[in-house]
Amino acid sequence: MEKKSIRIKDIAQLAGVSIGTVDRVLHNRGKVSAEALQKVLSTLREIDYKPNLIARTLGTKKNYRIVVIVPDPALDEYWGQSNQGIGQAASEWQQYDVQVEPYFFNLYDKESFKCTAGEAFRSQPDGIVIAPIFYQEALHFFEQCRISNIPVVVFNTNIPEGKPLCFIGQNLYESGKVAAALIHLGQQGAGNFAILHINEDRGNSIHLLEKERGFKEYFEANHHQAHQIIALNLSGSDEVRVKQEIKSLLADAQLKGILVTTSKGIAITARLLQKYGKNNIRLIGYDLLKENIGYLKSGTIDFLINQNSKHQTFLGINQLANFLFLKKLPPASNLLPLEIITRENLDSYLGSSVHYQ
Amino acid sequence: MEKKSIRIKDIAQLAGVSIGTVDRVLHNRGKVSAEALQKVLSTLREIDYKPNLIARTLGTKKNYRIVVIVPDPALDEYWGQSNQGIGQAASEWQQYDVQVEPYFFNLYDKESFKCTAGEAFRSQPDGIVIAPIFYQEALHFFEQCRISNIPVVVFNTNIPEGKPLCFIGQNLYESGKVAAALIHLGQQGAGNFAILHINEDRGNSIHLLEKERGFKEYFEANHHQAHQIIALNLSGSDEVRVKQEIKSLLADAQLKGILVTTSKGIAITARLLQKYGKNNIRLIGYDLLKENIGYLKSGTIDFLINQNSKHQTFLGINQLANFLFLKKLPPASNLLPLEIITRENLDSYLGSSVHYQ
DNA sequence: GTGAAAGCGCTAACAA
DNA sequence: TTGTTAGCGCTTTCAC
Repeated sequence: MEKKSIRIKDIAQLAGVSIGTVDRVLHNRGKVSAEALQKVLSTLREIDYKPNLIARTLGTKKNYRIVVIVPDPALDEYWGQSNQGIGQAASEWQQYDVQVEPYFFNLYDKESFKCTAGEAFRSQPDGIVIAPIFYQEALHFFEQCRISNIPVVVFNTNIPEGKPLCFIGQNLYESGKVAAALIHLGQQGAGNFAILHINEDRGNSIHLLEKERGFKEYFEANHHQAHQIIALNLSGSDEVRVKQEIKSLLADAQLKGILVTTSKGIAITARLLQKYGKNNIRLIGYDLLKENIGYLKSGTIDFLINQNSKHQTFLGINQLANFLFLKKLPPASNLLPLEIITRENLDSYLGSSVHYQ
Repeated sequence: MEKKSIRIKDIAQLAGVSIGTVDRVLHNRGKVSAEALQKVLSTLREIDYKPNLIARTLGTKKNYRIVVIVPDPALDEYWGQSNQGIGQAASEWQQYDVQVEPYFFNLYDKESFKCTAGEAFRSQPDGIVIAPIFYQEALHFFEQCRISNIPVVVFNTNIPEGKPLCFIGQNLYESGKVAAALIHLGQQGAGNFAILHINEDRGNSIHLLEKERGFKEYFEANHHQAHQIIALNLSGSDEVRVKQEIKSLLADAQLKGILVTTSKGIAITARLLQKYGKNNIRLIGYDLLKENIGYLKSGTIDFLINQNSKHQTFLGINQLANFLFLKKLPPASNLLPLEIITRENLDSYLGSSVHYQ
């Protein structure tokens, strides 16, 4: 009835060697004669051995420390959500003696990133999860980790050159395309569509330009109508200037929709849209920030694309912990779904903790 | 640095009893004197003991058998996807000696359901995961399980009266509302909107009527335009009749959008829409069936709402296995997000296996 | 290079 | 009613 699974002991018996020898070839720890190696290898080939992870874990005394390098959650709501993911992962893994320790840097400060990352590195963790906001600095950091042989999981922003163990995030180019499609849906005739980068900092812009590329690409591919695309980069501008720019943008009678690429920037846009009574302009943005949810509910924002930083973070830590703890190799890339949120399905996303399992 | 967690051994030492005694009070197996009980209980109160689940598992010889009662995957693509979830869960849990055994019934046959469920029940499983398609028959079945004290996890269709351990599925009412909102987006002026139930069987209709309620509710709440809602129940009709009905529906020049509530039914609608060149009628349906994906890509279908039966099934088995294996009580209800799929974000959903973790 | 043996924290059978 | 003990499958140490 029940097929008992094969143990190391069984393999040893079949191969006519001891348990220790089998273990040594299983982990190529060396110190095995060619003869013994052959015997074990050939029996291994005949059967389908799956190690009992539970037993393995219990047998290993080693405990792991994972370090998570992320922007300070106090400074930014998006990263606040990410921090919830850290907490969740931490409490889930602590019972297995895997401790998760966050290191926070200032989202707008390269130096802070460098400094925090350095500190985290010097603490000699068994693995690192990082949101590599600053490209150049991150590259250097990855190199360090490579040399020290510390596995790194990257999320939020991909840096393939860093050769991380695994990347977790969204396809930003497609995200721009989705936004364009939603903004364009049911809009007849010609019209203008704007894409706005509203950012307190200039650093992140590579990240945002991917969305822009997708956005433009959509309209180029659907050029059956004469559309004009307005791209406005307000990164690094102060609030007064941002307001001015948006105001003059809204003066355009042909404007039919706006995409704001930064999760934070859309609230100010929504506010101005309300102020000037422009409720025929479709507005799309990112992420379930409190203010954004408010404007989505009231109807000023039409769609939000959820980047789900909590899930991304949680998943990143999970992948790394599974790798360290259970030797489970994660996929090189985890592209998360582009979740479209409307007033109507909002609750289903807010409520389902399940989603983040 | 590292805080070692408390073991049963430690408790025994602190309480001045043996580990056997501690184990007995921990599992209230009785056979403990009042005095010893007090000693253990009081030390237990002082410290925060968390059992090592890994060790517990290894120490327990018990192996579990979970039975999954679902419609035959060969007869229906939606349930084919569900079956993938079963396979995934099965292969994930087999290493822990939790075996997952599917029992298939005919989706359109009450008797088959009854018979299969009975058979599954008589096999004396440790737990049951079930898609209770037929209400009355399911009620009786739940009663049986309650008496025999077998935990039941329900998915796809909720039957709260059955008092299952846990339900997994979507809020169908909200799903109807989401569909209505998407179908209505950017549509100016008055117009007619149809909701179609195309089903080979009449049995399922309660399920579908929830979607209808949400659909109508949306338009009632947004009555600033004179909309007419056409609800057509084609459950149990043959294909010829279905085609006729749809054809005459399409003759309506005011028709601006159609929602088909069954995942299978939308393909026939899409085909007719193409045939009659009605590409201004917005079409929305459910689930990532092969044909549906084709029509989504070609633009005949505008949106699909993903019910993700694979994920639902996988999650259901997981919840039950965790409950049996790790004594982890699942939430009473897991309402899954209402995933909106367009041509643009389709790949992100098809690709991400991660989503199903 | 090899095998025997102790130990991970818990369960469960068994003596006392 | 108690305490002791032999596993669970694997890792790791330590003689040989």
